Order: sequence, then C-alpha cells, then structure tokens
Amino acid sequence: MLDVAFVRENLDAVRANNKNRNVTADIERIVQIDDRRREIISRKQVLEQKRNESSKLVGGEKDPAKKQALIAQGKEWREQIVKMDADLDQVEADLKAILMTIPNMTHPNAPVGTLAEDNKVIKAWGEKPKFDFKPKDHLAVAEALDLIDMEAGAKVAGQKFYFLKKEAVLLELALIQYSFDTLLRHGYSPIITPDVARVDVLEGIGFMPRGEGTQIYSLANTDLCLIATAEITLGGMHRDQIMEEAKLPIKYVGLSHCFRTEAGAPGRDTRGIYRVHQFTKVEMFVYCTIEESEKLHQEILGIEEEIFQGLGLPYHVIDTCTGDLGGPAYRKYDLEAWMPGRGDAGEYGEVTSTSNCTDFQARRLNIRYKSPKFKGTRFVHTLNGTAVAVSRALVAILENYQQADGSVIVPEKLRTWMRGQERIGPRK
RNA sequence: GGAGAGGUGGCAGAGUGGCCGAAUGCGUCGGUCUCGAAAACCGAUAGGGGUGCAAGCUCCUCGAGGGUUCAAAUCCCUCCCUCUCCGCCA
Repeated sequence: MLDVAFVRENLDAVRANNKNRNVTADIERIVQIDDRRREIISRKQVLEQKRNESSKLVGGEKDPAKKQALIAQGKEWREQIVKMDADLDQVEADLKAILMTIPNMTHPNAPVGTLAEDNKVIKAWGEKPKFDFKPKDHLAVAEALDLIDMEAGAKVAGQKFYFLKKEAVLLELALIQYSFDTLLRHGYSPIITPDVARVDVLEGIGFMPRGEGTQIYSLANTDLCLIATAEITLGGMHRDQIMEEAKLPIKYVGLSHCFRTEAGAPGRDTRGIYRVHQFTKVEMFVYCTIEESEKLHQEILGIEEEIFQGLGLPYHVIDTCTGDLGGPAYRKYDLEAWMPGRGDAGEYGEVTSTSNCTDFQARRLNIRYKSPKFKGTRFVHTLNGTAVAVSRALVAILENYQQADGSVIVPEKLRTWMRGQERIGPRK
C-alpha cells in the first residue's frame, strides 16, 4: 500500500506508474476522499475536546442542577461524535479500498512494458547441455526412474498433486540442505515457518486470498489460509513492531510448503511438476533500512545465482517489466533455468524470483524502525527471494542431467546430502 | 478439548469509573561529580493522527473489536493470545 500523502503529492507520477503497470485505479478520488477524511477528523476533534473538558467538570460539580446540565450537554456531544465516527469509518474504508488497488512505485531502471517480450534478459550463465539423443522432459525422466508418481497424487489429493519417491525425496532434502548451507554462510538466520497464515497477514504481504480466482487455499471455518510462499509468514513475523536501526538488516532463510490453487492457469504447464498445487520452498526474506534495500536486492540475486551455479544449471536473469511486477514489487528479478525437455527444443523456465518491495508491505503490516538519526519512525523495506523452489529445481536437474541410458547424474554439490550418490539409475 | 489465571510503556510491575498516557523499579540517553571510570545525584525516555511556517495546541491508542457511561486501562460482550492443571496425541 502506498502512503496517501505520497499519492496526493505525486498524482502525476502515480498515474503514470499505474499506466506502466497496466493497472487502472481511481486516484483522483483519493484526494477528494482524503480531504473529506481530514475534515471529519478536525471537526470530530473539536467535539471530543469539548466533551473531555466538560467530563472533567462533572465530577467536581456540587450543584445538582448544573451537574445535570453538564451531563445532558455531554450526552449531546457524544451522539454527534458517534455519527461522525460512522462517517469516518466509511470514508476510511473507501480510501483503503482504492489504495489497495494501487501497486507500488517502480524502480526507474525497470523495463517499461506489459508484454512478456518486454522483460529484459540482463545476464546469462552456463552452457546448455548437448545431447546426442532427444532429451526427455522431466516427467518422462522421472517416471522411467520411478521418482515421481502423479497418478497416486491425483488419486489421493487431486490433479497437480504428486508423490516424490526414492532419490527424488533425497534430492528434495539435499536441495534444502544445500540451500540452507549456502544461506547460512551468507549470515542468514534459519527459520521454519507455519504453512498457514491469517487472512490479514496474506493481505499485508499483498496477496488477495478472497474473491474469484484467488491463488490461495482457505481453510474452512477459520480465518486461515495455506501459504503460497514463506514470504507471507516471514513477512508477517514482525508485524506491528518497531525495530532498532542498529539491528537491521534482519535476514532470514525460511523453509515452508507452498500451496497454490493455480486458478487462472488452466491448461498451462499441465505436465509434470513444473506447476503444482503444493511444493517445498526455501525462501530468503530481509527487513532493512530504506538506504540498504537496493544493495540487498543485488545480494539476494547474487545468492540465487550462486545456488544455481553451484548446481551447474544454466540460467539467465530477467529484469521484470513493469506490467509483470505484481502489486508489491518495486523491482523484480527472475532466474530462469534452462529446461531442455520443455517445448520442442528446450525453453527457459522460471526457477526463482526476487523482489524489492520497499515499504509497500511494511506499511500494511506496520513494521517500522527508529534511529537516533531521525525523528519518529520509518517503515522498513522488505525483500524476498527464492533460494530453491524444490519442484522447479527438480525439473531443471532431471532435464539437464539426464543421460542417454535414462539415468540422471546427481549435481556434485548435492552428493554430500545424498550419501555420496553420483548417479540415479539406470533402472534395470 | 475441559477447569482456572492472565494480557498495561524497551523490560518488570502497580493501577477496579473521573485528578491515569499511566506510580514504582530496572534498562537506555543526557548532565553533575571524577584525571578517567564506577557509585551517587539531577533530568529525559511510547507510537500514530489532525492543525500550524514554527513554537505549540489537540485527538486517538493500556491484546483486538463492539457495548454501557457525561466520563473506561478500570464495568459488560465477542474474538485473539499467554500461563497452570487435567485429558488426548506426533
């Protein structure tokens, strides 16, 4: 959420930003509503002041007639205040409703555009593997090795759920260990979060758990949702807190399961575990000062690259265009790994994503910091980034490391957590 | 899940209808003292909002939301959370 005062003072910039992001919001009304809001507040305060003053007199008043008069007067003020409260509630709800539709401002260097082609490839790393056979997609590889059972997943939980089996399980555990190991070396503090969160936390982070086409599963008869990413829980962790600047940045590496309804993506990526309803993810989350967020965004991107370089998976980095940023992000980079089994001759597929959300999430979640350097408090900046989304990493590993005989080489860095195993299969 | 207790400032902890945004202690910061430090003493020490050039004035906030009242940290209701005991359980 943006600050109302900021919107008022930067109407043109906000309008232009909305356009770039392909969002329509009635920002003109914000000024009107906010004027009205301030007016009500001012008038209400005058009454409250009078009421407070006369209330103080009641106790000391000995003359019963005068006392009754004071009480009657107070009663009248209260009634007026109650009416104004109702008006104010309405106005504030209206204001919030509009503000919730406005996305974050955008980094000046983020590519402007609303089409997939407007995303900018800013870097590529690694050699795409050369095969002297037609590479299979990850599911074909996995099924030949008895690593993934989609059918059983569908039977038990529905389409796009799956069972991991045998070395696929060990690979998941190894990927978790490997990514935690990497992040610990970078000073990130390890966390395992709940897999559910309250609706208002989801909203604070910028998800829309209610309404048609939501990505979010809700739990019946509760105000809880299954989380779509640990960003939600890691960001909610410190809500309504005021931090000391000296204690920032706070860097977490969190593990959770992620649940997504994938509404609105029917028929996309239907095969295998590229797009599924549940997966395990290791997520980075950082709270920091205003000054540090850009630097830390680069750090997170660097760590994501380090992880995929360590896995020996070719990738490129995308500077996401304005139309694809999503509400909270000020800037977003995606890592797309090469997936030789995708499409006709291989395609890049998103494996990680890192966003600098500046103060957009912190404002809604009310997470601030203070410092001797300035008066009052400021909202922290929050950043998030994927260390490893296990399902997608598995896709990339299975496809890039597949061999002519159907076996799959285990990336060297993972072997420590695979009891030294170098190769999966071939099965007899 | 059952029974009970409780949620107050950075922390501990008073406060059961008005003089309470809140005693006291600890902590932190500033000062006095000292060659310096400790101790002691003095002082300061929540956040948000409205208004104003500013100084200031003022409003709101004692887990959250409602209610009663001229007036609520204090009384009532709902919810959330914590603790103790019991039950169940990985």
